[in-house]
Amino acid sequence: MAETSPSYISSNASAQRLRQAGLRPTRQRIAIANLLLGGAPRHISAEQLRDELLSDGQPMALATIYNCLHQFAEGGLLRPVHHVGDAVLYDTNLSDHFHFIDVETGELMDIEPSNFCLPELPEPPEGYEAESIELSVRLRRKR
Amino acid sequence: MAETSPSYISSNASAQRLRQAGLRPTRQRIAIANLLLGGAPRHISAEQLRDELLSDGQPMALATIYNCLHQFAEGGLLRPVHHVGDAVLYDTNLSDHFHFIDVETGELMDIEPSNFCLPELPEPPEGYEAESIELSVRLRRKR
DNA sequence: TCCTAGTTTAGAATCATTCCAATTTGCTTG
DNA sequence: CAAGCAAATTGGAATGATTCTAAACTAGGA
Repeated sequence: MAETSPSYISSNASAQRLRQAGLRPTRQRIAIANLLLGGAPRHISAEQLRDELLSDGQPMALATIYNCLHQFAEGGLLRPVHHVGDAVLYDTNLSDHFHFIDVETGELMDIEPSNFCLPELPEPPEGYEAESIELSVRLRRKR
Repeated sequence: MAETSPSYISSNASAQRLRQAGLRPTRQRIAIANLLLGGAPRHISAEQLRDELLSDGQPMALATIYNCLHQFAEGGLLRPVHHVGDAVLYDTNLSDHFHFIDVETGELMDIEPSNFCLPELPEPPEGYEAESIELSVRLRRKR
């Protein structure tokens, strides 16, 4: 065979995006990229992702999943959302937007950016620079 | 003695505020109220609070501290701040305001409300009501 | 083909928080 | 004032998300 790389490292879109983000396109990272990038916007936790990878025939160590999620976030492929229950969620929607949170279930819902626009924020304190902004409206079911 | 209640349950300010919030003024809750309410605004975690209570000569079970913090928050005496590292912090500043967060240290800094005012938010989804809003600007040290 | 730095892995470890069942206590009533 | 009960407190065990660790693997260049 003239193959010099494993077959799953094709010149496909996922491998490209990984490389652009400065990440070596490994089997695991490609599997995650395929699952999360370019699909419909969603919010996913490490555990959920593990389940999906499993039923996708790509079982993977949780540590790897955490590593990848961090690296994806670092590389701007995903956006971490804190504020929620215990677990951090990762948002595949990279555009500027904020969230409603159901405090009972921890479920996230996007606030449509067309419905809401943040005014200019004050300067960060001396010596700091802003990395990101998180705004969430905590919701409770009416009764 | 004509005392009908333990001496620490005086008609002091802390006991009053607790009662107003619908909380029985127990020794533990009064100790916490004395430490947190009415002083300078601050952000405190359960662990920090335990340490302070300890050096204040009021050692207390961690479970009690968590219970009290929840009840204080429920009663509007403290404001929980999520978004930060792992631990929830409780803010003694009850006025409308938001936070800068040093993502390295988890340290919170108030955004002066005079410097920033939130526009009206969109309606919550059908069947929900807004409970609170949290906005935080995540900061990183410049270099 | 070989080498090496970068990755992945299973499982142990950590840390904040909650749960539990037993004990204690504030308060109301007799 | 004594008794009783619901509400609180307690230490310790349990949970759950996440990180750490040290060993095994692999992508990609020489």
